[in-house]
Amino acid sequence: MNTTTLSHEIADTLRTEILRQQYRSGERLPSERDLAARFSASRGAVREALSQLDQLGLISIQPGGVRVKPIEEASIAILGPLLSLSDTPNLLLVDQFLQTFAAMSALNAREALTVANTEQLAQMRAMVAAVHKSGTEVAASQKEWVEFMEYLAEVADNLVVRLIGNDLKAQFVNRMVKEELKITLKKKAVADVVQSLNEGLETGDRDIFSNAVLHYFDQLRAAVIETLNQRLAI
Amino acid sequence: MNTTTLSHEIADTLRTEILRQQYRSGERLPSERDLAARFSASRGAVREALSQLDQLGLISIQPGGVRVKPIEEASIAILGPLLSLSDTPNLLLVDQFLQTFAAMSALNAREALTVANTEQLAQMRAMVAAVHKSGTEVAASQKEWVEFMEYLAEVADNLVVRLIGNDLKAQFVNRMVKEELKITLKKKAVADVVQSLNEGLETGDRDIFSNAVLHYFDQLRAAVIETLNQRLAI
DNA sequence: GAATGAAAATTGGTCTGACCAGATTGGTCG
DNA sequence: CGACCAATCTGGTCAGACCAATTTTCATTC
Repeated sequence: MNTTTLSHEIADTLRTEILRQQYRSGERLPSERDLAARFSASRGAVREALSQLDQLGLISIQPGGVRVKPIEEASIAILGPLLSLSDTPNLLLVDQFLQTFAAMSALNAREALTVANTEQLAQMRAMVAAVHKSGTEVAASQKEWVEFMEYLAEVADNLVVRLIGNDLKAQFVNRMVKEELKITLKKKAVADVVQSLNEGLETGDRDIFSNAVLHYFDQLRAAVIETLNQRLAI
Repeated sequence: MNTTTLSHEIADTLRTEILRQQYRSGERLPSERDLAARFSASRGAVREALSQLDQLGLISIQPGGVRVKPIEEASIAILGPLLSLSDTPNLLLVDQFLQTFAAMSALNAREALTVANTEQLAQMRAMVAAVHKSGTEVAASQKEWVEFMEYLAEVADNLVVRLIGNDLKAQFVNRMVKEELKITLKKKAVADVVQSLNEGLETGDRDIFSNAVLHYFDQLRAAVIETLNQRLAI
């Protein structure tokens, strides 16, 4: 997908303006003819751009004019651009992303433990061991944690969660990579998480297993927020 | 939004064909000129339709042809149409929808209990009482449960979860309303859930509170699946 | 001044035909 | 068989035209 087409540029610009609340919900955008003049483009290119925004749930196109819809009706595909509106990421939104990843991962953990066969359980144990060995530096242990979470997703095999996770992750990582954060988790906390994961695996207790995943994300969230806060204090 | 525009009809048709795997991932769709001939439409209308599908993550448009992308890269906006592919809803997908609603609601419950003020806690107690009084027939108690879950969402105020929930709910309800299901939950199970909700509210224990929400959805899922299975057995 | 209805203007919906840039395919040659 | 080139095909975009639906303006009445 070549994102430099004119229609995409127009759509991106209008999306940013809408997310910046330059237009209120219910208000009309400039007409297609005016937008075409503004962007020195054909009406066709503008219409394609508006089709994209319509699919994002940001606008409602009807004869008489294009109207902006309430943000609550938008697709999750606007969350990455929302996070990218400012030079520094919105702390609350970052936290909400991570909370949602946590909930999705906990659901995968719960379901994976429910359906896993003997071989898959053994694989999970091996991955928890690898995660344990990888330490508390997020950058260094990222690979192992990501692999573990992705294996849970694969075993759980929930398409709804997969689509949500893929979409949110792509948007979040795309934005947060620019921050080059150095995150360190507390050694004891990670050890507790790993212990709970192992306990869940041994006892087959889905609550323990999924709560361990939640606690891992609690630690990650706290560390990310703290690091970003230190950035702001500078 | 007038969904009867030609470009939407074309997009809907192509989306269905893609979801039915008439085209494999990586394969090219017919050319815009061929599609225009097939749909007796202008190339402009076809291009608008393809812009919509591109935004859905279903296709990748580039010079040389439009290619189908792997389903895992698609937006959650394809889940409703996926559920609507057959006369009877796919049981697994229905279960996955409900699992995801459960996870989102549990997250809202957890977070709401964390941030709620005195007045909001009192409102939650009143709503749990209303839910208790409304009985075990899902159709009759739906209003109270929905209001309760929406209040949790409002208190938690997680935009990411809100957008996911709104999108999935619209698609799911739009499809399932056609089934006109009669769902009844077990009286004891509902009473247990309500008791746990109250316990969570009194003790401030977020695990108990959110697990109660999960258990409610467990019951709902089991009942929905059972009812749909009885449909299939006929 | 407010309400109503009709006419005019504006807006989206779609078409046709043209041209350009990039990708694909098929043929030829070593 | 592999490399190269030309022809063809495909998407990207444009301008101008016309029709259907909505909004705005204006005139009339109370």
